[in-house]
Amino acid sequence: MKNVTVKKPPELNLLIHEPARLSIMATLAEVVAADFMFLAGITSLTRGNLSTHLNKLVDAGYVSETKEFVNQKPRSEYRITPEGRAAYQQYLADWARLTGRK
Amino acid sequence: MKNVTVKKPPELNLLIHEPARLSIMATLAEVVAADFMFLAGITSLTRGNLSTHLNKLVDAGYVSETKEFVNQKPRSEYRITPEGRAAYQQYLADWARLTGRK
DNA sequence: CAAACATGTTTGCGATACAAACATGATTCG
DNA sequence: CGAATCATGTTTGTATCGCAAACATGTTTG
Repeated sequence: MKNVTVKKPPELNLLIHEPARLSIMATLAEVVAADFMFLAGITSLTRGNLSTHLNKLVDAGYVSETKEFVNQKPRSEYRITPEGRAAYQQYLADWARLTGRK
Repeated sequence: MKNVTVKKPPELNLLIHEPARLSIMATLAEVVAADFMFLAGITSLTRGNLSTHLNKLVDAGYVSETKEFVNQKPRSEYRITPEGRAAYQQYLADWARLTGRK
């Protein structure tokens, strides 16, 4: 079998490319941690959609989640994982290449 | 009625954000014109999907299309329109802002 | 004239994002 | 005390959309 090198354009990681999640990842890449309501404010997402998008990122291993109670109220905190950061940076590079902004 | 200024994050133009179309727009932004098959090669899209995506961009007024016959064969040529270029540059700016790459 | 080539278009389906409804517990009000 | 409100998320229903595959149309070739 020949090793044919097909020059394919880098595909964008769709999990990150989606605007809502891109916004989340961009935020988490810049802070140590963020809680749910903070992210809701930053991203302008409804709680419902923020919840779903966050869960997808958690499932993918890009974001870690810790739930605790503060003042008897639930509080979820999110952080980007090393894999998440790597995937995010790869995405940035792929996007730049795709748009010619090498 | 009060003029409340809500600081909303810039929404990404989804027509352009979609990877296939982003690839098309990035290409058309750099060349004078491109025909169908050239774009198919550049973007690695199937002809079917390239056709649909191009038509969406044409419908939006971002791309212009001219069809002619060359050597008895159909040949479609595409160019970015001024509105298309403006929308593309706006998209680039919004994306940069969203990802913190101001 | 049948088969293959060239250039696109149309269609059917599976995935997904979003808004709206729901859940749960604490706090406040009448 | 019982009802309403707040705080923090989760679940669901629907409508859209991207993709692969099938189709269309005409040309060249054997």
